[in-house]
Amino acid sequence: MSIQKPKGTQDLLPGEVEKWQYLENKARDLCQRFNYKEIRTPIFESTELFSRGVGETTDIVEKEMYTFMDKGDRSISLRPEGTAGVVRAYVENKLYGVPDVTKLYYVGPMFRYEQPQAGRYRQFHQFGIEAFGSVDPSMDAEVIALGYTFYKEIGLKDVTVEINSVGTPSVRTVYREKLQEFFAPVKDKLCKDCQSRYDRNPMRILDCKIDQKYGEGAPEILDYLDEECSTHFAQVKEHLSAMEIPYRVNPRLVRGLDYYTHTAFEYKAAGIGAIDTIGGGGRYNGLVEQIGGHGTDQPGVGLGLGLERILLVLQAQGVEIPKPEPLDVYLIGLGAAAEKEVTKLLQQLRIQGLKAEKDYQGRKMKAQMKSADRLQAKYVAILGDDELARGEITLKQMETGSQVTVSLVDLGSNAAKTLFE
RNA sequence: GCGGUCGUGGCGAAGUGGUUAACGCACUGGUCUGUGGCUCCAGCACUCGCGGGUUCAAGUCCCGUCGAUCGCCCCA
Repeated sequence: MSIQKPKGTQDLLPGEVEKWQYLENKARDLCQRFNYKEIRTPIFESTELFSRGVGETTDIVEKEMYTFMDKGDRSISLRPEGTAGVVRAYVENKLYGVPDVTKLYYVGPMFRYEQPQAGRYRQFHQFGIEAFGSVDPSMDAEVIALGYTFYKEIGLKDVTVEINSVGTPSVRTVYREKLQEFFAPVKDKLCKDCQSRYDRNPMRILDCKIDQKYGEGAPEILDYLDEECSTHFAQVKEHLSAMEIPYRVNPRLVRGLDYYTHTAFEYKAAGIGAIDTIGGGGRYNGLVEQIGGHGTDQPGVGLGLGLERILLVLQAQGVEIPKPEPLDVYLIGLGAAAEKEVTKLLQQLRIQGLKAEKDYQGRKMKAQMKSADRLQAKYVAILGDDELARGEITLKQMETGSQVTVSLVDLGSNAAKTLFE
């Protein structure tokens, strides 16, 4: 084996890539209906964007980024998630100056240096949206609804939506102390990961699989929300209900990125081994100002969905993805003169919008027929010297096996009519 | 970063230290001198991820390494 692809990456070959195109087309169509516009930002950004945006102490920034110095001594990182770059572009292009909300979407690769496993790659792909300029709870609900609708429309079954409110930074400070108080007596009994979480992020102890028993009866953040937070959360839920989006409140839901405020949510589905999260997001009211500085302050809410994970769950659920259209015509030319005529005809058919192919390996007729069969061609058009002399071509309908001869000129000038009538 | 399992032709998959590396699919050709999907026949790996070691002898044992996979952490 000579050179292999880097660990945790994939080659998407024909046969597989059609599934990706299908998902991407669905995403684009959906975004158009929800009035989200596409944005394409760089795959690499200043490292500082992510440390400032995603959060210095998150796992993503601490140990999962692909960071390197470029030739100009700038610290660069491959984007580990989509929001930071979109926020940067929003600020840099002064989109906060427009009167309406700004609704954006993106589809593209993200990079995290992690140990690969089922549904986890070092280069993976996300479809995400971001909505700036609204604190309205209906905005949160719309974002959640868009993700849910996407799953529905591609045929995913049994997707659950979990939501929570993580409040504001000041709410979290208070709650964090309460949690530490609660866990203090059993701190020594917690697993070693949780002992470090105790100081860094005690909320994470709550969803630890090992220490569940110590988490029983722990204070819940929803009980510590202030007036504004709980009102917002209640209204988000009302809007979700109005849209008939089923959801489950999970007061222990915590996300791995520091920028979330108020609403946080995840989509879950079984089928990828140990992993069940197929997408997530939330509101991030302080993030734009944090990245853009004074005068840029705008609220935001967004989501990111993992395409690899969606594909895995689709496969696990046996959901069929529509296959691309088969070949309309396979052209066979026998003899030098006929082959030249076939080249001409092929171009004419393709220009008319038909999906047409021929042999390029000088193979015998039988081999070409097999090839046409493999390509699932609807018709095979056979041109030999005798047909050529008469200005005709033999058309064989592969499914029925029936043949007719038609005029070369007719096929070349109006193929669709000649073939399908 | 840590642990389990695995790594044989384009794909799937036998091979439990010893002669020419099964088999299935796919592919190519013939059976059918201008016609596919069926049948039958023939062909198709100086070589078993890579490197080193043990042995008279290794795809088979040992070590290392790379990768895949599953899991821990965390997440998409």
